[in-house]
Amino acid sequence: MARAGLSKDLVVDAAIRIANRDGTGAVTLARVASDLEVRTPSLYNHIGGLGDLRREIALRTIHELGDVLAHAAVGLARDDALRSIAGAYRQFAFDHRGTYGATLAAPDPADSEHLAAASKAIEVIVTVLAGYGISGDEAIHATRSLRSAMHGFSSLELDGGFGIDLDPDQSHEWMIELLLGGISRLTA
Amino acid sequence: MARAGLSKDLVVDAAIRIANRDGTGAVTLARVASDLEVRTPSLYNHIGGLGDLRREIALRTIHELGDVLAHAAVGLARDDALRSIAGAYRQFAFDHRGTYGATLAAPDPADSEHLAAASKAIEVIVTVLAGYGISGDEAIHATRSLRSAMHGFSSLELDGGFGIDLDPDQSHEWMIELLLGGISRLTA
DNA sequence: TGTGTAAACTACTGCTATTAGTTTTGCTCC
DNA sequence: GGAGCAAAACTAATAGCAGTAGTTTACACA
Repeated sequence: MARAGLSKDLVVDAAIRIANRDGTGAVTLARVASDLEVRTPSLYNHIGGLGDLRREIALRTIHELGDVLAHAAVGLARDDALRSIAGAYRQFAFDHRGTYGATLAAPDPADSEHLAAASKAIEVIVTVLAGYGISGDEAIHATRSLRSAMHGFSSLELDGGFGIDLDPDQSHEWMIELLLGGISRLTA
Repeated sequence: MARAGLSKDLVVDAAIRIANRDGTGAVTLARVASDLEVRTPSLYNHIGGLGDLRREIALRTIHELGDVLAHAAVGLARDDALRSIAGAYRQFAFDHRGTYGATLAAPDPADSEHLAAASKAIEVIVTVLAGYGISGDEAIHATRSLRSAMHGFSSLELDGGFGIDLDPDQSHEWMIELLLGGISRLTA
């Protein structure tokens, strides 16, 4: 039997590796177990099941996203900060195509850890908006708007939704400038 | 045996009904067959399998979305047209929560029917942008931007991604005005 | 009325997650 | 160093899924 020396972290590691290499759909307990050279039921010693594994993937990915966005905004303000954040967001989605989607699923309202990680990632944008003098409900509207655009772009890009062969980098820049223009107009 | 009188259309109808009532994940051949009071293998007389059924759902939904968007823009131009289109898009996603996601999956490049339906829906936005004097590559960038924002908003909203309890209607309006402000600035 | 086709069926395979119960491993404590 | 114990692996099984092969039946049409 030669104990495999698994742990929750190692199981989640394997799942994330599979997701980013072969796509979200490839993440099955059978596949994870096979990659770890273990029988499927053995995974249950470390995770609560497929649902639990997915939550764990989401949690890790959201944490990482929050860190990446915070990092991107360091030392920058207003338009520069938002450009950097948007670029980092898109890059993150690209680099984590298999797990990025997990950051979107609504957290269980009772799952405070999940909720906290999610709102920490959002907080970065809210903070930058404060630099424009945008706060309160307006900050929430603006954050939702920016997040929608950033997520929508990455989602469509990763799904191959931009049919025509025109450089998506340029389109992304265009979109960001469009949003920045809108912000500067609304705060004028 | 009492022939059930199925057809491809009836099978797809049932699948769409299930998707919009119980969610995309509830669409299994077993469930569709059960709803139609038939054994699962009988479905193969009318569809090529689960993949084919999904493609068929996507095709129907994209067609419908194209019609809805075109309808929304009738008799309107520029900002008014875009406001109406955005509202219609969001409403469509809301009303078709189970099948909306099917409109996003990249069509098989060899599937000309699918490609045609997708580009017809996009065309509506391109046409409105022409009213601003936006054309060529710029029109593509702008269309991608608007589509990203619209899709992103609906996607996050349907997934319950907007945690805080602040009226999403207002946020949506805010986002649209932000985009319109950006357009007016870029075309000034 | 007879015949052929299309549409239903049964029976089966192989995949998935999950549970129950069993064996083995390796650490801890005497 | 050996005894005991908990954790971690296992085997065996169930139930639900998609899909295939081969069979039967219903129905339209000659």
